Amino acid sequence: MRKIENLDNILRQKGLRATAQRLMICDEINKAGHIEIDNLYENLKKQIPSLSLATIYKNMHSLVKKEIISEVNIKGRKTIYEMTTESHIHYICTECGVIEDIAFDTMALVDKISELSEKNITDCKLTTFGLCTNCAN
Amino acid sequence: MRKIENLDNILRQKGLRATAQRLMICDEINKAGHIEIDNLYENLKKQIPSLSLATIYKNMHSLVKKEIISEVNIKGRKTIYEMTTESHIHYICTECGVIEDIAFDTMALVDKISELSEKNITDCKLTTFGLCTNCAN
DNA sequence: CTACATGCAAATTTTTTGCATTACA
DNA sequence: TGTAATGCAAAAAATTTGCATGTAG
Repeated sequence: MRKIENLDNILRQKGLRATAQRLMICDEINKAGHIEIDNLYENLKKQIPSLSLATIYKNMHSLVKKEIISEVNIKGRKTIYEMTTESHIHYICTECGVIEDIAFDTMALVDKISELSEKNITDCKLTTFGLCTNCAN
Repeated sequence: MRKIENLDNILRQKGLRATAQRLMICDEINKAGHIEIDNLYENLKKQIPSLSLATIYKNMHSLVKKEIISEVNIKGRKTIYEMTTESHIHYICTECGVIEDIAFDTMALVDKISELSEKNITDCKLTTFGLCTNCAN
């Protein structure tokens, strides 16, 4: 939820134009933390009534390709988007479905599994599941 | 790719009927290791020309619910299905996209992350990425 | 027999595409 | 001004649903 510093410049440096729609999309993803396409569209439509769903889809592609945002895929759920940030893993509540980030450097894990499996492993995605504090009550 | 022992019985024990279609679907997923809906349909259509895509979808739901098969979700790819087996993680080649299993017990990892994050974590999904042996050449 | 499963067709939902128009750089 | 981005509408993909018929148990 923190402010995105110089998003205009980041976009331009990566070769994308800083359009109002694109800025708002990034801002909304940043505010939401984790969001799916239809919620994103719904939320932004209020602020930019002319906004097209096609524009959102096109932006998701370009922003993912430039690694400004990232896709999160969870079993049985629609694709979720988040701002690309430093190494973290996801925590999903098995009851309410809320998604939280856990700061975790996966590189040691990558090395360990690379060694024991004798495969070339350079990256990994880790998603954890459990009952969140709210739902535990 | 190993033979499924007593699939008929397993299905019935879980309250599903052992129809020809359902048995073939399981057999095909088992043979393939990892497969997506449309390949599954294509392959089985040769053997059961009357087979309907709707039947596949309906079976995927019932078989997943009974935990006989599992969904695998990978960024930017269609949902993949596999037989439910003991703890393992996935390895995806970043070049050719092939999916391999790595035997790995995630429970120690679950405990470790649960402790350091102070969250209740009971399960996790781990997917690893790298350049497979074939593509490295 | 009877409840569950299948197959078909139609309906939804999700995502992509082409093209004219707009607007950033 | 040139090129990328937007918005719209239409198309394509992916998934779900209702219902008549078939079949496992």
